[in-house]
Amino acid sequence: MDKKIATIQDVARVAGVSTATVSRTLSKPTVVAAATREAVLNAVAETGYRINATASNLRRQRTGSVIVLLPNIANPFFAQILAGLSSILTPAKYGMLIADTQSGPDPDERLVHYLTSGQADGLILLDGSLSPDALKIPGRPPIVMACEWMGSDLPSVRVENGRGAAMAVGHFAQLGHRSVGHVTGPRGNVLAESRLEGFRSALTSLGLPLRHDWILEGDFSMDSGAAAANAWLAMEDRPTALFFASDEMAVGFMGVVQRAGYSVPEDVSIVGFDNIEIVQHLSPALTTIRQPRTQIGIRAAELLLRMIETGTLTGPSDLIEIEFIRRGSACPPPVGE
Amino acid sequence: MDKKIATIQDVARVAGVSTATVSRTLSKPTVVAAATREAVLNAVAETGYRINATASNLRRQRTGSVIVLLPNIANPFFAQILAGLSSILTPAKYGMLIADTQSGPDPDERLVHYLTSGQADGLILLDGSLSPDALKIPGRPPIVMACEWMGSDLPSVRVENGRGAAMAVGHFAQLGHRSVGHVTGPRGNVLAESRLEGFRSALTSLGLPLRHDWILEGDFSMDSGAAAANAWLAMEDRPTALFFASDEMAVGFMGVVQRAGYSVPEDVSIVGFDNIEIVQHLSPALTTIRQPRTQIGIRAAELLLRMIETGTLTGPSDLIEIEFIRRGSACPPPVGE
DNA sequence: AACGCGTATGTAATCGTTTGCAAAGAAAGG
DNA sequence: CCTTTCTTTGCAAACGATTACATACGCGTT
Repeated sequence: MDKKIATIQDVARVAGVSTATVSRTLSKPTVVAAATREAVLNAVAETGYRINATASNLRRQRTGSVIVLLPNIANPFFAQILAGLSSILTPAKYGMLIADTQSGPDPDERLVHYLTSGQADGLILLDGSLSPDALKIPGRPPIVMACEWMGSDLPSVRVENGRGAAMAVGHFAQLGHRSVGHVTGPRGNVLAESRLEGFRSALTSLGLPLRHDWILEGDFSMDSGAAAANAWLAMEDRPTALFFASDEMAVGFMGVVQRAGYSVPEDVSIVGFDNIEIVQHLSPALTTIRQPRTQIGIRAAELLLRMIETGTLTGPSDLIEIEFIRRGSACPPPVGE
Repeated sequence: MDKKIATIQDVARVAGVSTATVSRTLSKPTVVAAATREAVLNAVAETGYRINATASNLRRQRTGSVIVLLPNIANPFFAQILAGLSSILTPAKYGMLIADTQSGPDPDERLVHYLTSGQADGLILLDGSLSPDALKIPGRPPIVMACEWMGSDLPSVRVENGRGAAMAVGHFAQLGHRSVGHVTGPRGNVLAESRLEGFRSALTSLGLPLRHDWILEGDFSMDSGAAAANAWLAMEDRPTALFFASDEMAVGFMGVVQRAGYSVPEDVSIVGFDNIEIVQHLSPALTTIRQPRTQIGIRAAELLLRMIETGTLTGPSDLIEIEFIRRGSACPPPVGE
C-alpha cells in the first residue's frame, strides 16, 4: 500500500540513475540513451510517478495556467467562449482558471490583483467594462482581450459589432421599415457602445429618422428586454422594428409582447445579436447576427499561447467575421401605419 | 524601473529583518511585534511585493486550486453552478480550474488523470456518467459530487430528482390528464435515470397507464427536444401531457409544435425540469421543477473545502430541496379526447 | 546571582523539480 | 599515443516561500 506519492528521487533510485536523468527522460527524451530511457520509463511505471506540477512550475518560473476574467459566469454567452478556450488550452497543458469580476467588490481591483499576483502566465479578458489603467503594471503577464476595449491597443480578438448593427438596420430598411428603435447594452460597455454607434450611423446613412425615445437602455439581460417591452407597449408612437444588442433581451421582449397579445413579427419586427443557441427554437425563430463564440475562444487562446511562448506583450488583433441569420422575427411593417 | 518582481528576500532586506519575520507578518501578524510589523508592511508596500503562490504552495504541499470536471462547459445549466462554486472558492483563496470531459477522447481517463496529477487539492464532479472505478486510486484528493452517481457513496450534493418527476406527474393527474409521456435524458446518466424512475413509479402509484411508446429518449439538449416533438407529431395516439427531463428539451419541443400550428398548453401540456432562466420569458412561460443551481454550487464548494481542511475523504451528503413552479404550460387536457 | 518563563526574531532545512556545468567515456583523427 | 569532439550522465545550485528549532532579551522570583 503505497500511501505516499512517488517523487523524482524515488524514480531515480529505482532506475539506478540520477534525478537529472529522470527529468531529462521526461522532458527531452532524445538526449538520453535508449537503454537508460527505457529503464527510467519502467521505473516511472513501477512507482506510479506523476510529475509534481507545482515544483516544476516553481523551478521553471511559470504557473501553467491562464486566468479568464469575465463579468458573469452564469451568462450562457460566455460559456461557449469558454468551451473554445478550453479546447485549445487543455491540449496545450494549460489550466484554465475562471474568475468573475462581479462577485467581488471592485472589478478593476480584481483585474489588478490577478495581474500582479503572478498566479497565471497570461490573462484573457472577456469583460468590456474594465479600466485601461491596469495595463501600466510593470512585469505583468500577456493579456488578450476577447472583445473590444476602449481605446486600448491590447491584442484582441473581436467582432465587427458596428457592421452587425448596420446589417440589422439594413434588413429592416429593406423590408420597408422607417421607424426603427434600438435596445442597448449597459452604458459604458464597449460592445454596447459600438453596436449603438453602428445603429446610429446606419440609420443616418440610410436616411431613416433617429429618435432618442426609440433608444431604450438595457443591460443585455432578459429582464431588461422585458422592461423594454413594457416601455414599448406604453409608447404612443411605436417603432415598427427593434434591434436588440443581445439575443437575451430580444427573448425577454418577445415573451412580454406575446403575452400582451401582440404578434412578432406582424406587430413588431425584431432582430437580436449573438445567435445564442435557444433562439432558433423559439417561435418565431429569431433573426439575429451570429457571433462564432467558440471560434472567438479558440483564436483568443491561440493568440495568448503564442504571446506566452514568445514572451511578448503585444500581438496582432484578430477580427472575426459575423453573419446575418435570417429567420422569422422580421417582416414588412404593418400597412396603414 | 523595477522590471523584476520583488521576492520575500527583497522585503526582508528593505525592512531590515529576516525572511522568516516577513513570512510571519503576512501569515500570522499577531506573533510579531507591532513595530516590526509596521516596518515589514512598509517594506512590502515600497517594494510592491506579492507573495509567490507557486513557491508557497510547494512548501505547504498544496495547490490552492480545485478542479471542476463537467461534461460540457457550453451547457448553460452548469454555468450557474459554477457561479455558486466561484462565490465560495474565490473568497477562500482557491482557484477554480475548469475541465470538460467531452473535449478529450476518454472521459474516465480524464478523471483519473486529474485525480493522480496532483494539480488540485480537491475535485468537484458535475458529470453524472463517469465510472466509479476511478475512486480506488490511493492518495487521491477529496471529491464532491454535485449530482447523483451510480452506487457510489461519495460525499455529494444532490437534488430530489425522483420527487421532482413525481411532482410533475402529480400536477398532470390533478389537472385531469390520464395519458402522460416522458422525454428522458441520455441513457446511462444518473440524473436521467432517477427522473425516469420517479416518473415510472409516480404513474403506477397514481394508477395511470405506463406506455413505452410514450417514453422518448432525449439527451437534455434542445435539439433532442425538437426531435421528440417530431416524434410526438407523428404519433397516432398522442399523450396529452409530457414531462421533460430538462427545460432545454421542453423549449425545443415547444418551438417545433408551435410552428406546426399546435398550441401549448391547449393541445399539449408540458412540464420541464431545472427552471433555467429563460423559461419564464417564453410564452407560455414554462411550468417546471426548480433546482437551485447556485445553491448546489455553494454547498458543494463548502463541503469540499471542509474536507480539504480536515483532510478527510468522506463527508455528509447534502440533499437540496426542489420546488414546483407553476406557470402557463400545463392546463386540463382537451375535452373529447 | 541564578533561574525560569514568555516574547520576538533569526538560522537553516525543506518542498520536488530543472538545468548549467563538469566529468567520464567513446570515437575519431593525426 | 595524444588531442579533439561528441554523447551521456551526475553533481549541486537554484526557484521562493514556510516553519521547526535555536537564540536572545527582558523581567520577575527565589
